[in-house]
Amino acid sequence: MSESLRSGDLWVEVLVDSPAAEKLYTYALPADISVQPGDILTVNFGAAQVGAIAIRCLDQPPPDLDSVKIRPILDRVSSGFFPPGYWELLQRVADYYHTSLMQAIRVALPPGLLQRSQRRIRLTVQNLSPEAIAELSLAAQQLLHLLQGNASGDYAWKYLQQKHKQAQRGLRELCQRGWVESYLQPVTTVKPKIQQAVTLLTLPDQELSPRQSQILELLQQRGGELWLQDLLQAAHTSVSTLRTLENKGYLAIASQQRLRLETGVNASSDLPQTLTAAQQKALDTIQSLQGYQQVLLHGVTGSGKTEVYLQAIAPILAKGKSALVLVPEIGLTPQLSDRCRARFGQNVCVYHSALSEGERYDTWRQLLAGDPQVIIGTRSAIFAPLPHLGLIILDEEHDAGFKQEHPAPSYHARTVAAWRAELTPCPLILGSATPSLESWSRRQEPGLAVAARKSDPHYLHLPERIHAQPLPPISVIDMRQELAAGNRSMFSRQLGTALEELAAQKQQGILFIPRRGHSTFVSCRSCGYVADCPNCSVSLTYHFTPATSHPRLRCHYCNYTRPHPNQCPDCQSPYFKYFGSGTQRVIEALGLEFPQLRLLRFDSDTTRTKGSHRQLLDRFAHAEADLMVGTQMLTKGIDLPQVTLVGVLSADSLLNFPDFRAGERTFQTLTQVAGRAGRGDQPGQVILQTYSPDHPVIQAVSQYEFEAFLATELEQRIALHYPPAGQLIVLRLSGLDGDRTEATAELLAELLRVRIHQSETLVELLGPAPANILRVAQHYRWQILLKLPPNPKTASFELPVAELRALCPSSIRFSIDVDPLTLL
DNA sequence: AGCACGCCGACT
DNA sequence: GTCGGCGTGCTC
Repeated sequence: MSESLRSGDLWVEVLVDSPAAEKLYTYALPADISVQPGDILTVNFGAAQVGAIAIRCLDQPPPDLDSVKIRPILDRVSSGFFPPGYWELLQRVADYYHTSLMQAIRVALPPGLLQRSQRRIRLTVQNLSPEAIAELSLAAQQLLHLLQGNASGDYAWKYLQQKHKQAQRGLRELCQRGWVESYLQPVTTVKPKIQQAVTLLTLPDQELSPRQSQILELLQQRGGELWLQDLLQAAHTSVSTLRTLENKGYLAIASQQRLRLETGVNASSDLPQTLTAAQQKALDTIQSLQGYQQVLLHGVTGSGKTEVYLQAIAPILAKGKSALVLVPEIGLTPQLSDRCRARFGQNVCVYHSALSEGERYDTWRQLLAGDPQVIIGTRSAIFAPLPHLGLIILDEEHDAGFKQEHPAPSYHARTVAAWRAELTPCPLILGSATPSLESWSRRQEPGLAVAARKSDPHYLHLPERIHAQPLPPISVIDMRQELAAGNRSMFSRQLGTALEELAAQKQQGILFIPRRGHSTFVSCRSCGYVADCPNCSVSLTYHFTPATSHPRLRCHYCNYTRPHPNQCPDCQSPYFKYFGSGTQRVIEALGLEFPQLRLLRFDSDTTRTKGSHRQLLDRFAHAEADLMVGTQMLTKGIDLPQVTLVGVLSADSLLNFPDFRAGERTFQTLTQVAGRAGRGDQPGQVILQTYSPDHPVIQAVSQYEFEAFLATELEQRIALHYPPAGQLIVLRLSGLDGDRTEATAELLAELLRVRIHQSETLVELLGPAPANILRVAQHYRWQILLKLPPNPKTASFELPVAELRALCPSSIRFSIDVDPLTLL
């Protein structure tokens, strides 16, 4: 036996990116690759190539493993970019939310970093006779037709599967005839984008023609370096002209890496504003923080929280550190990223799921560089691998968008942010006009600071708007009285008057509808039949788009659609119509009653495409419309100074939502939307329509009684052991077979009852119960609710996750939601 | 996720 | 008797 030619480890234990494989696998290390823990690798796993993460290096293979099974590592994708504490953060996420480390890694890393090989299908024959095709099954014919529609006859298998339910059957048939073949395309890593760049070397002189001098001068004006394609366009010249200049030694043309970063519009520069006394006090407190501390910045709408954030970030950047700003939905806050860029220049990155794979990859690389920068992102940005993190800000911390639903881990960015700030360590600012009950109840009262726990947030209040603007008065309109007075319109007389004045006085308004689509449901007024989805137990929604000319019904859960029948399918009555008032219906009614108003629709249907939020907001800002009509999206962080009127049509559907947080949500939503009014020079007003004007939530909103409202809400939560007084965990099961899903749920519940009994804790088990909407996309859903009251004993209760999973057959999906935001 | 293996029903 | 359906288990 010859001695090994190199010292060190020859085997690596890795975590493989495969759904079922959660244990470590051992791979051999080829001589030309070196690996350290944390590196991202590519390995063969079964038939496929998949991504893997090196966990541990070994100097000898595990004795219980047959050495012939060991395969070599194929490639090292990237090395050494996890900041200290990063693995501990991911491990905490995995532990707290009861998922595997691999699943935590999957949500943290950008998709594409852990690449997997792709199964593709390729057509291998041409000119098939129609007779031969006719012999095939329908499934095979459809598949063949799809493949023939593409010039190369080559598709990803996943794409074909989603295109045709029967693709599997068709594929087998075509493979047997040898007409198609299926192959594995190896891992293709995202590559840096390379482009030609032109650099100015020498200034023009007498030797050159006027045209050549002109080009060099242009290049000099633009900073001496430009991308080739940009220069060609700007100078209206050709590559050959530039080559001549290159040969004469005036400029250089070379390939350079171009980072695909979302840069946005180049805003004019923005200078720090003078702070109000309350803002200054808040900023002073934030700047006095050392290490890990939390701050709850409670600033009413229009109180200038953003300015406090920006001035808190500035010294962090000056110290050479980075700041992370999390927002609930990136599309809703173009103003924030514009303002950050205007204040801090180019070192502002935007990171969210709507970026393309290339953009994400490049943004990720930019983060790793470690230069001081500001990262604005949605919840997953809390995992951005910043080496020198100095501050984390969660804006609109009450927003439900910070909670991930799917896939597991179902984490809350606020919870993870607290861990990240603790591990880094650095301060964490939670900002909101309507703080969550969770954060508000943990706040340190100034007088109690000594007794408080270190992790509890300092409470900083900005009770007034900047420039001494008043909060807009809120008028509550009783819609029952409107009806009694003979007003059958969906607009009260007071709202009608306000809308008429709006156009007359050239002001702008917002009309908020707490719903989506044309209406809630379609029903027959003769027999009561309700059109609902054949897949999900949920009523269909009426949609009318001029493009399709005929109205359609749509399921908002599984997207099933059908044409709207003219008569009731059950009793043939012609009185088969929609109820309620969705955005479209309101727009129609507005058009009839207030034809002079120019309208803009702002909801999930009109803001679906990339950049459409910004476009709509820009059009509104340029006074292309008088009234913006829309849903939930209108409530979030948009700052439109010219808005004087905010109208809310029926607050009731929010109030009556079946959830223990409905009151808190309604308060937050209504307060936020009211806050859109009167942010400029002109005073605002809010008109709130409801059928239950005496409801405590409506009363609290109309009087801006935040503290009193939350205190009452907290009492109720304590009485019922709902968060923040106690913890909730929901176990969710779903499967195609309803009986089997129910039986499995019973089985899990039984195991849990035994374990709870054995643990002698006060954990309460509710259910199993069918989910409120039992069937979604043909899957039956059941859930088990665990309530852990605030008691030292319940904290010791451990969920027997492995046993629960073992009881679940593979045909039933099982997920655990720790701290669920909704119990639907 | 794929893919192999293995056990039941419908057909030559 | 075989073919082919898909339910269960493994991948260093």
